[in-house]
Amino acid sequence: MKMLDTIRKSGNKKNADFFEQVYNIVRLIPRGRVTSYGAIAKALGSAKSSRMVGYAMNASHLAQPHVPAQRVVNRKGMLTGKHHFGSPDAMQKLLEADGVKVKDDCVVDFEKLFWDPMKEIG
DNA sequence: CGATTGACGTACG
DNA sequence: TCGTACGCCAATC
Repeated sequence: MKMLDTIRKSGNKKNADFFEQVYNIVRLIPRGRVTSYGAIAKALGSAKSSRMVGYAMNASHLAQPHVPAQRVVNRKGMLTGKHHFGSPDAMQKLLEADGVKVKDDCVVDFEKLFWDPMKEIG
C-alpha cells in the first residue's frame, strides 16, 4: 500500500509536512508492535533526520487523532522519550497495555516486535 | 540572522 | 564492550 505517497501528496502543505508524515506513520503502527525513530526517518526519505522524528514526537501530543508515541523508541528499543509523557511510567504502561513487555525502560524482544514502516509504505 | 538544542544514529577510541 | 564525539536538520532563543 503506497500510503506514504498519499500522505506526501495530501500533506504537501507548506506547514505540517514532516510532522504530519511522522504522525501518520506512527498511527500505522499496529498494536503490540514498535518501531524506531530512525526507521521512520528513513521511511520518510530523510534517514539522517531521525532527530527530527523525535522532535516531531515531542509535539505529537498536540496532533489529532491521538498518536501512539509510546510505540516509537530508539534503535536500541529503549524508552528514551518516556520522560515526555505525563508521567515517567506512562509510556511503559501504554506499551504494556498494547501487549509489549518493557523491562528496565527497554522493550523486550524489540527486534521481534519491530515494525518496519518501509514494509507498509514500500 | 547566527547560535543553541534535541524522544537519534553512526563512527571512533 | 562501553563511553564519548560528531553529524544531521528543523525549531527555538
